[in-house]
Amino acid sequence: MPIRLSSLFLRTLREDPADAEVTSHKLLVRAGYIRRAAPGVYTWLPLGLAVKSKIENVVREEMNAAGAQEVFFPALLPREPFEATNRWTEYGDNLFRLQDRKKADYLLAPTHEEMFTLLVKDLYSSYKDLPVCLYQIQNKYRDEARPRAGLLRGREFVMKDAYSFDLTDEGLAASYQAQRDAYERIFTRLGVDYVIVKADAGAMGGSASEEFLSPSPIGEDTFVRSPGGYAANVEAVKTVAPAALAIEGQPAAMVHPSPNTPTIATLVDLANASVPRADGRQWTAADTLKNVVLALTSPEGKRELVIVGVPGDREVDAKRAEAAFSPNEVEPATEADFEKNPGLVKGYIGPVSFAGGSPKQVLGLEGSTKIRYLLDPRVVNGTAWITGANEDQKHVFDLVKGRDFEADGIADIAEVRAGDAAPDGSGALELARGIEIGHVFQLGRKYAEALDLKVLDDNGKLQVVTMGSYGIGVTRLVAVLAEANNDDKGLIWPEAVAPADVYVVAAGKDEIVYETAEKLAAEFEAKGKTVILDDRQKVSPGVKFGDAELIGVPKIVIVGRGLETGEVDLWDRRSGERRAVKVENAVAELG
RNA sequence: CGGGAUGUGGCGCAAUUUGGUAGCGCACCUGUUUUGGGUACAGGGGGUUGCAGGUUCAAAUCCUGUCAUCCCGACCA
Repeated sequence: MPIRLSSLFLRTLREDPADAEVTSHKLLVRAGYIRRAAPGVYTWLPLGLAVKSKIENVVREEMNAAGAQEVFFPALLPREPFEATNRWTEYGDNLFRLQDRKKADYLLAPTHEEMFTLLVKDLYSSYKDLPVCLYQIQNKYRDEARPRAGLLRGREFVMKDAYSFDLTDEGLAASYQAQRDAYERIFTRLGVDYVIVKADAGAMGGSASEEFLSPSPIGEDTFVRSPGGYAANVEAVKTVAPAALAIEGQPAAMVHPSPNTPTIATLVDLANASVPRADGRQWTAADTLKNVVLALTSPEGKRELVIVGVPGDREVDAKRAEAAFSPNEVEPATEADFEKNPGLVKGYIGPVSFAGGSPKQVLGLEGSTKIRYLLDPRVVNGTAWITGANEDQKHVFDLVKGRDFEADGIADIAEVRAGDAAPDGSGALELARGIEIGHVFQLGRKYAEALDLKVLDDNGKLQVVTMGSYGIGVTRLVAVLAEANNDDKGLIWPEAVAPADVYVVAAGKDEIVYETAEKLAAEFEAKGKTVILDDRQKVSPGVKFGDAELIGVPKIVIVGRGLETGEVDLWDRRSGERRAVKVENAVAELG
């Protein structure tokens, strides 16, 4: 039976909802696909459910084809498994927690690694059972600090999460590749534009991780890509270090007074005005070395300062810093931190002090402050810098790395900029925004160890299983597809996810119009097509056309005045093109 | 958590500055009309103005508190 608009539970809206900002959110609400139930929580109406189901089925088919088996866990979970992996605590405020009548702790699952691991442990105990890959399509719950953009970032959302279990690292790599391949097929079938970027493994541990991002200006993730095909999350970009320079022949380090230089720009101006370079060119911000004091807080709550020297023309990127110092929390040092470390002269911090005649290393575990000192990868041996002299209103010029100062290591946390070189030599990077729609991850043995998932190998010895986890944001894909496929009239779904294959509009008041539309709908269905039929009798054609465009089924058939010559119009929603065909040919013509 | 904005029938908004007992459009109901681009006309139902206090003869409007939502940032396998 076709979906009849005369009885479909649907009310389209002429105006944008006031609480919606992004296009996909506005259109999905206006066209009657979803309704807001609570912040970041949405009700699915019949049309929305149809689209969501289509996506789920594509995902399901490709998962099954890749050899994964579907299961279904509860969303309501007990506390214990999450206690074993410490995530009851680690997840913090993002976890929805609740208690039963006996005051026992429960949670609404934000993800299911623990449960899958325990399930395999529950049933399997031999290497002969492996590899195995399980998945589910299920609601997830995360109490986001700020849900936004409708379905794009909800507090309840549907995710396909899959988990692979292997005995060996090679097995894991194969399982990972199989899932990655399946993802490419899924997104291609759905008609989603995507790029695969290297991701930082972060707190999840493990060795390999890639994200599937759908490029979009409203995306929350920044990534970089090069003409040669390199793509990575900003967090994962490795800076290309230049070759070391010769130390011999460099000018000697000299301390100069530098009053009234609160910013890098004022410092550069002063340098050009008072200290000409030996090679004749002008000083630039890239010649300065900015020493940024950061405070790291470990998961146990221990606070430690670290100083990172970065070229003065770049800021520290907070996300890269978080990734580099994970699992520590990173924040700029506070006034209190400076008070506790009088050796740091704010605004004039540098690796070396010249006070008292002979130069003396200040920063670093070997320096007088004993504060760990790390350098940007660009600060290689032989490079010369203007940097703080550890005295008020004094900077030192031509301080050469490898000659005048050393550091404890490298910290690659400076911002990545458009034009920077790709790590693999594939050209200059450009920055772009994307929406994360999938993530594949070699977890390794972290969860298996925490939850004691072991199997006997062929020598009868217990081995810890190695795991991968693979996620696709199903409901987020609905929003991504809506965001990428619309015009000022409404949605334009790709065929694979449209709520129906064909949308038949009965435009007219004569009985023959409705009879013919019904007949056509039946013929489409006999061919295996799903049909939405606008059979509303007292609604004017303009309203029907408007709703057809808003709802966005790509193939529309108009049954109306053309009947006088035995014709109906085939209307391509995407191109806007209409073409008259004989009624009896309509089904065949639409393919 | 920091910054900003907003809470008035189902939806979008006005009335708040200058207190006088709530209005418009859409949607909904009835009738007539219209049927290839959101027809026209007439009639109608629906709101303790987020909540709680306070000021006042009188509060959507002024004061205090509180809650909620949205946006930006922080945060976020």
